[in-house]
Parts: sequence; structure tokens; C-alpha cells
Amino acid sequence: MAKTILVVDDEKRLVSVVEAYLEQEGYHVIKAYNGREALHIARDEKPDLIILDVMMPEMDGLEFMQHHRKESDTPIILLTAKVESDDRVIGLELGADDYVIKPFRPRELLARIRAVLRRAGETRPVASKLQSGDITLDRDGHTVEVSGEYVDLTPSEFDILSALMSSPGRVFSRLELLDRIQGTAYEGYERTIDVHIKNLRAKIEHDSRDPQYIKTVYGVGYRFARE
Amino acid sequence: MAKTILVVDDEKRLVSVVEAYLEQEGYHVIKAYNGREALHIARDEKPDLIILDVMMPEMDGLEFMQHHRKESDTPIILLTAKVESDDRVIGLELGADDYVIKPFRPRELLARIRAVLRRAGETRPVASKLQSGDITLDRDGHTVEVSGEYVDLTPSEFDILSALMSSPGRVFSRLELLDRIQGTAYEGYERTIDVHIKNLRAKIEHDSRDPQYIKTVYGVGYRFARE
DNA sequence: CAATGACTTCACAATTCCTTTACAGTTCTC
DNA sequence: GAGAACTGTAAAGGAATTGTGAAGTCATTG
Repeated sequence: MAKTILVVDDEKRLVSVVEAYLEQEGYHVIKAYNGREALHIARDEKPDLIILDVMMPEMDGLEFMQHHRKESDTPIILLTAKVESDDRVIGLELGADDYVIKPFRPRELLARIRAVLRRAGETRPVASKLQSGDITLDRDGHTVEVSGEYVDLTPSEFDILSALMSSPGRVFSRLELLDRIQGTAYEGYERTIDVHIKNLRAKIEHDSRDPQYIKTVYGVGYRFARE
Repeated sequence: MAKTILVVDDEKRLVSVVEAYLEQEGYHVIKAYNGREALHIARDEKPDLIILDVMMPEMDGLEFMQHHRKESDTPIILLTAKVESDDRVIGLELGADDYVIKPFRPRELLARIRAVLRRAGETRPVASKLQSGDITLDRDGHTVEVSGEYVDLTPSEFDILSALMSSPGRVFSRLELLDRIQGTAYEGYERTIDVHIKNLRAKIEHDSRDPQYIKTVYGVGYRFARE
């Protein structure tokens, strides 16, 4: 069964980006925008993991942990800004299992999540293979097979293809795809995606001038062909 | 059939780490978080070995042993903190088979487990040998053979190779590999893994500049060749 | 307590990847 | 069909990641 992850941060945009990414990875995501709210939700929903911003209004992350630790030992990953590196120590002493420094890339956070969940005894990851037509994408092995042949993709290419294949037929805007690979790191230039798509097509399409898998939706974005 | 090991400690995190490690080594692990709970579980499940923390709430390790010894002679390995060195003597007098001082590294504990189980007349756990291509790794003998020749690996190198070979084709992040060799991950520098990998490659690859076994997955981690 | 080996950290080199730019090609709108 | 808007693409500089030798630290052994 899918693991439930509670994401707590007052930056709604960040929460959305993380949510989209984790859901695409097969996790069930619930959200809260401050510590107080998070406490109630954690009680009711009993998530398998909590991702927690240190800096928040109402009740900050450290305060949340002090309360929460009294009633549960759910693993916690802290999000900290660079300058707050002291919080890191405090956080780990208060019982955080790991921390990630903002801004971070989704794949970075994912690596931490996997490690923490595995440490917490979960050897059962989510369904790790996506298949569509002649293409098989394996998230565990980070490999892509086209017509039985392994194709080497860069991290960004892999993330984009992974996003597209997670919902064949659905159109992803460039911004969404950018979020997948950059997170909230910085506002990037959307056209960067075009270049990744070009390179992706060169690797997985039989004829990149008449793509069968990655279709362009004029004025909107890209989508993976549904069969 | 796989040996069953009961791990008893009130530090859940520690139990999880030990569990993950032992399961990877082919043991079946059951858990308890205090002495009272452990007594019931030991009765029902009849583990082949018990790993027992001395300091615990409710019923501590020594108390547990007094009760347990009346009904069974399951081998017991004690976990003690440094300061409790007196407990060690008491524990051994009460019938512990060995003890390990906290904090310990997983392989340290593993060595004790093997020794105790061997002494108790048991044979090896399942799947003690991993083979792939020209490489054979023997977890029992702690040996590695490449093209029929024995190769000397350091403990860390052995653990990393063992992890990688346990799931060929799966990518392990540096964080995960750090977990394998350190037990606790958030402290420690991920790039340390790079150095171990370099040294490993020098020992097992025919051409370490074009590795056939240990592949780098850029931006993600390392994996044992999938073919 | 010296010596050996293992582990970690650091600094820099080597490699791979990402982004941006500029322009060409395509699709849409009127 | 012309112009505007959008997309495809090649190339180059810069950023990020990995490889590696060496020094320093720690633990173990003789």
C-alpha cells in the first residue's frame, strides 16, 4: 500500500511542487501549512513520514516536533534554510531523522525519503516500473528500455520522461516539468524544457521529427502519447 | 530456512537499522520494544537468537534474562552502553552468550551473531553467496572471488559490494550506502562513498576507468551492472 | 606505544550535464 | 498568405557531479 507523507510548510507553492512530485512517485500526500494544523492532521491521519519546514508562522517546526514526539515516533525530515544551519543540530537532537537544505531539488528530497523509510523498516517501495508501448521506465534502477535496449538518460531527461509517463495522455506545461527537475530552487527559463525534450526525443524516438511518444501540444506543453 | 532473530530495544530507530541490516543478510527479524513484550514474543515465536538492550523501561534486559532463562536457552547477545560495563559482567553471569557495546556498527553485531549461532551448532543463514558475472561474494566467509582469484576487501568495501550485489540493476544512493556501512546516516559525508567505490573498482574491475561491474549513475548513485 | 591498516576529508582534475542564446522552422490567427 | 506566436535545434559557456591522489584521523594490532 502506498506510504502517506505529510508535508508541512507555509510556502504553498513549495508544498504543491513537492506534492506533485511525490504523488507521481506513488506516495499519498497530505498537506498542512503550519505547525498547529500539522499536529491535528498528524494525529488523525498517522502519516508514515513527515516533511517539515523549520521556519513557519503560528508554530514552527521545532516546536511542532516537541509536541509531536510526545505522542508518536513518525520519522521526520526537516527543511531548513542555509542560514539556519544551527537549527539542523537542534532538529536532529529533537529527533529529526534527516534534513534537507532549501532550496532543494525534488530528487534530492526523494533520496532522503527513501533512505529514511528504508531505515524505518520499509523494504517495500512503490511500483517502480512504468511501461507504455515499447518503452519501459524503471525508477529503482533508474533505467529506460526502448525496444529491449537500454538507453542512457541524464537526470533531467529521466525526470521529465518519468513525469510524462506517469500520466500518459495528460498534458504537462513547461512550468510543471521545470518544477519536477528544479523544485523551488530558482525560477528558471521555461524553454529549457524544449531542449531536454529535443534530447529526449533523439534518444527514445525512432524518428525524432515525427515523434510517437512525446507529443507537442501547441501553446500548452507536452504529453506522452496514450495508446 | 532463515534464522529468526528477536531484537529488543526501546530505541525504535536502532531496532529499525538493525532489522534492515539483518534482513539484508538473510535473517528473519522480529522486534520488541521492552522486556515484557519480548518475553511474550520469545515464547510464541521461538527465535534462534535474541539481541537485547540492557537499559530499557518496563523491564530491563537483565530482568528479562532472569525470566527467560527459566524457560529457554536461546542464545542472547547483550547491547550495553559504555558506562554500563559492570552490566556486562552481570549479564555474562546471567547467561548472555556475548555482548556488544553501543554504539556499534552493523557488521560488528553481525560478526557476533554468526559466532554465537555457530557456537550454538547452527549452520549458515540462507543466500550466503552472491554471484554475478565473474564475481562471487560469500557473506559467510567474508570473501570475494574475481575470476577465480580471492581479493582482499576492507570491511566497508565488502559491505558496499554486498549491498550492490544484493540487487543488481538497482541504483543505491550514496546515502543508502552510507547507511549500510555506518548504521546511522545523517552524520557523515556522502562523498566518502566515492572513495570506497574508487578503491573497490581498483580491486575488482579489470579496467577501473571503464568499469564493468560497478556503474555510476550520474546524479543518483551507483549500481551493480544489470546484465 | 609504535606500527599498520582503514576510514574520512580535502583539493583539484576530469567528466558530464544544464542553461542560455540565436536563429530556423512550424503553427496559428486574421 | 503575412505576421505573430510558438517550437525545434545547434552550439557554447558555465554549473554540477564524479574521479582521484594525498594528507589527516581513528582504531586495531603486535
